[in-house]
Amino acid sequence: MRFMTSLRFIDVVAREGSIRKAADKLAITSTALNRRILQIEDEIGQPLFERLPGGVRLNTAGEIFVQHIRSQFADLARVQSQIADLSGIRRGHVQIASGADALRRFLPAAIAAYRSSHRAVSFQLNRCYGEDAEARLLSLDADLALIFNPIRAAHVHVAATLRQQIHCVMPADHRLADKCVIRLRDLAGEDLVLPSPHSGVRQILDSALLRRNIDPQVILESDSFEFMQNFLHFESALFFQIPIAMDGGDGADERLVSRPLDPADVPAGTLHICHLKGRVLPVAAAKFLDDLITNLRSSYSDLVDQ
Amino acid sequence: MRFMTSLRFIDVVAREGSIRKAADKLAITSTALNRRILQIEDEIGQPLFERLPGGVRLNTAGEIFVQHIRSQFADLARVQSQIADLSGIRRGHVQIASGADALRRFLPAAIAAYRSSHRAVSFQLNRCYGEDAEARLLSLDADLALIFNPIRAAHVHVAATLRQQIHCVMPADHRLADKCVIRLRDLAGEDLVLPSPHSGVRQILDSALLRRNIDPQVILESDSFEFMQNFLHFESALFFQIPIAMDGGDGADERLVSRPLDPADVPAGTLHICHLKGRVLPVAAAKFLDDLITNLRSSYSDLVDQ
DNA sequence: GAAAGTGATGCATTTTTTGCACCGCTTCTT
DNA sequence: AAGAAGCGGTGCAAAAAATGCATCACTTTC
Repeated sequence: MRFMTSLRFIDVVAREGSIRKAADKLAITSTALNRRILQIEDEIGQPLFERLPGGVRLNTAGEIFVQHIRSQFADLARVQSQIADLSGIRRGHVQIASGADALRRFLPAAIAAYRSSHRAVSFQLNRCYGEDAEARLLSLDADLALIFNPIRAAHVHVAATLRQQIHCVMPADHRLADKCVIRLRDLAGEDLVLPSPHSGVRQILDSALLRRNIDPQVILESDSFEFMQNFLHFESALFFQIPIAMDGGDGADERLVSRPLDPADVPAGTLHICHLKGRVLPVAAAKFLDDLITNLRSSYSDLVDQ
Repeated sequence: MRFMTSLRFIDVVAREGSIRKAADKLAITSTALNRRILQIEDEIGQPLFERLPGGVRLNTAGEIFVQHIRSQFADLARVQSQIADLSGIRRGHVQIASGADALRRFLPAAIAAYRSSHRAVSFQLNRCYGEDAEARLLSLDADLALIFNPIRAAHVHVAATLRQQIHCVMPADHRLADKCVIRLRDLAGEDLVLPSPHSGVRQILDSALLRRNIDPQVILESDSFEFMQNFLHFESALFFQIPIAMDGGDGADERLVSRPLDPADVPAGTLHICHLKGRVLPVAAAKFLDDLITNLRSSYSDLVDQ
């Protein structure tokens, strides 16, 4: 899209924080890029960047303008997919920002299912925590976000929510494996493997442990489910995850078992499926979201649309 | 805005229906314009125009794309006014589509009042009927629309409504001038001057007359209040208008008097103040709308926000 | 105080855009 | 039926714009 080049350039400069670095990335000279920016600033009538000794930074006007640019790009993508849709090809690209939970089992299956009937739709998945997800939605680097628990954002529209009780995963021969429900006091003295402090699961656990005044023996902290799961093959410990992250299928790890924490001790958290408020999603993303919600509603009765 | 030229060109071609005519209007050669269009169609990957023997016409893809272009332009204008706003200058441009009613007294006063504190804001007023107003909002040629009664549009958001009883205007020496309220049957036998069939006032009157089976003696039909008012200086007759169109000030025409129609005979209509649904209005337009509603609320208790 | 980084600028070069002349086509007029 | 007038599309040379190189002025870092 030639008519978007100048705008794209500005976006890159804003992201890189330096004209020269952006020029490298765009494979042009810094002078050419510099002049394009000066020209646009001239047309706008006001500078968009502050010139700092170490590079450039958006000023307030620039912030507004770059946000406009990004929304234009996203809208153009939507228009293109809509136009492509006319010619019968269900083409498109869906960008998803998700926590590690949903990224593990749920999204691979959901995306594969969707792609089975929409072969020309491609996906991009970025794993991130709540704050990043919101930023990605806002900068239009993501169409959809799936985030467990922490959701506080004026700019985000929650399309659906799914209540999820935190489960405790342990080796099948663990002394707690006999219990159907794990009480919080059972965890006292146990070796715990906790997820990253940014994660929703961790935040819920922390506040519950604090409230009950239980001092956990945290032997490990990780943001990788795969690591935690494999670690338990070597050392007996407990880690935590929500149902959506669990493997219910054939290849399930039979050496590990999963038991829910008692809801009386630890409240259920909520998985939020959301997108940027007020944004018209590209057809592919809108359709995928639609399918996602439909499937979830048939699988989980406690799914809440919003 | 150099980076918008190609898009602006496409918009003009779409409006003109001919590349050559558009080229004339844009003061460039038809060949240059033609090639720009071919280039964009190439980048989109699909033609946007049908080539007809007498010119060009948007195809479906083109319709989608042009709508995108227009929303980009409107959004750019909003961004610009927002940026200008940062530097303290309350600058901007507000485009209003209005029926003749509100255009007569109400809007001139409202706009003058607004401009007294915002000198750098300019206005554009286009008089039109309900259908056109909606089209103007949709094509982003208007930010706001003030329309009496007929409002049926999925794409329109109604920001405020104002109930208005239709009044009957007549020479001060007319035989009906003594009555405080005019009944519909009083109109039988009278010479009536009616507004254009497109207008809301006319539609309400027509259905009321039809219901009561009164056959009006329509001696004149006009879409100009000024004409109708002046006509009454020469020939005794009746015409109709709503309060918002009336002159309550100093220069009021004392040779004419205005009496409400009985609400039992003719229901009150509604003036709708609206804008395109889902659109972020430019600051100037948003502020003006805000002031408008605030002022109306203090003047009319029966104003209904929505 | 030298070195390495930044954005800005003058000038020659390359790329893109434009205008002219013209083609093939359809419609309307004579 | 023949010609005129309108339309969009194309080859080619001229004009205009964008680019790259060398360089400046400046700040931070070592």
